[in-house]
Amino acid sequence: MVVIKKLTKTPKPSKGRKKIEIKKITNKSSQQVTFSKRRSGLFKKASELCVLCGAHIAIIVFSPVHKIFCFGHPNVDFIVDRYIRGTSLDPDQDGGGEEGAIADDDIVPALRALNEDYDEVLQELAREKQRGVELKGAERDRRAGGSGDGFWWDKALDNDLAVEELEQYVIAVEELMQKVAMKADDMMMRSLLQPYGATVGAAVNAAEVGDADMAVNHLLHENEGKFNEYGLMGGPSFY
Amino acid sequence: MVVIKKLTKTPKPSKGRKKIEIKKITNKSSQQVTFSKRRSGLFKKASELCVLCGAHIAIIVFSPVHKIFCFGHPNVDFIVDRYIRGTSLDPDQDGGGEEGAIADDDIVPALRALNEDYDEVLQELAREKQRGVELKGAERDRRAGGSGDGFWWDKALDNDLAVEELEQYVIAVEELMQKVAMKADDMMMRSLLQPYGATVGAAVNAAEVGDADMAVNHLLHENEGKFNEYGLMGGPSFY
DNA sequence: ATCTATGAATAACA
DNA sequence: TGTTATTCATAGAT
Repeated sequence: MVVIKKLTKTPKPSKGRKKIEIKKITNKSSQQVTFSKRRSGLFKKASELCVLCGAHIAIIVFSPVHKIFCFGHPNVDFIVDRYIRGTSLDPDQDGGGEEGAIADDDIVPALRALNEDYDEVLQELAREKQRGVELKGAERDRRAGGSGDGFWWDKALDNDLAVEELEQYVIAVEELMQKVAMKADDMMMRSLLQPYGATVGAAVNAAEVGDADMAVNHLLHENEGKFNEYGLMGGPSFY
Repeated sequence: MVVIKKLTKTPKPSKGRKKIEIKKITNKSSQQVTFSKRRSGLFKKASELCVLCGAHIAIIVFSPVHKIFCFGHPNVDFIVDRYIRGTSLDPDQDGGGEEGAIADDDIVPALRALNEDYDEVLQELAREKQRGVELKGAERDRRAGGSGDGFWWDKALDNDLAVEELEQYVIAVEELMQKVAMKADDMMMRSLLQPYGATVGAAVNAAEVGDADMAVNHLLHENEGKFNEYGLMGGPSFY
């Protein structure tokens, strides 16, 4: 008995990927799909680059419908500020001392330390998670307590911290970063504007305050799986 | 005759890629290599996302040794400015009219038109190039000429423009964008700073002027092959 | 920098 | 969204 099967229709050209030309996708809906997938891919790649090489990256994406998506490690705004400062012509930044030195000028090295620390914790955490340790929904009892000698976030991390502790640590650090960023930002803005005439008296550090809820996304979303364990990203927000 | 070959050494485990763990690479030199390769990959992905979906993307990367690398379509600074404006709390941007309206306020829609036009030309050009048309080193005779009625960059492109013409068109558009950006930037900065107190009198648009040479990279480098046909990117510059 | 085998990302379907 | 067949990116070696 000879059975002829599937004479009808396509012989089975296959499912699976096909090569596509890199040109604007006209079909709106498939464009949307592609955008989502590729944006995810892009952010994941960025995240990996951050972890592997200790790079600092900010990505700002405006979707075809003008929604904004961001990725940043350690934080979009730091990178952007650095970019802006770097972009300025002035070669000696931070070089020339200002007369009326701002009191808490030592916040900068502190920030640097924090950032490096933060990096390590995040990596540690990612590794732990990957090792299959299951984390239940983290209820945040944050703010363990500030001990007396030395900043608590400066102490070396015990290698065998429980993952839950790590997670809380990260949350705490994030909060701290928020606060520090708020302060640091004023200084950054100040230094950005300084070389070019008008020295604005006060209240210039506005752009930062608004994205508090964007910042919270960091490492907290349980959906989206893959790469939210690293980098700071926000979904569509304004516009 | 039985020939036994390659009993020695590894049976040949292979060349080719191996799975790696996503953790900080300690070996500095291989970290550098990985950084280069992956940064390229990242920018290429971004570029494709721009073309496929008409997205606007800015990427700022600080290498482990603090060199800066940028990608931007249509231009890092536009995206960053938009991000900063969007990040601000103020929901109605551009909504409330300012009293002393700046004279050339219509530069904004013009800019938008330019951008869209620019997008298309770039895509067209990329497509042409991919089709195997060889372009010799472009000597730029730029500045074809400004005709009388309607802006020249507003006219629809003839479908059969020669590739060389396209290339020149792109160069011209880039120059124009530079100029327009210079003007627009002042306004952007102004609107950025406006809602938060001190209205700086003048000379605030500094950060932009400096990266003129970074902007020139766009589509002009013949080396680097892949993706410099799209997006605005610069190598390490300052720091 | 160049070359491959392999690991990953993803276009087309469901 | 989730699945699968493919193309694409890239780790390791040259």
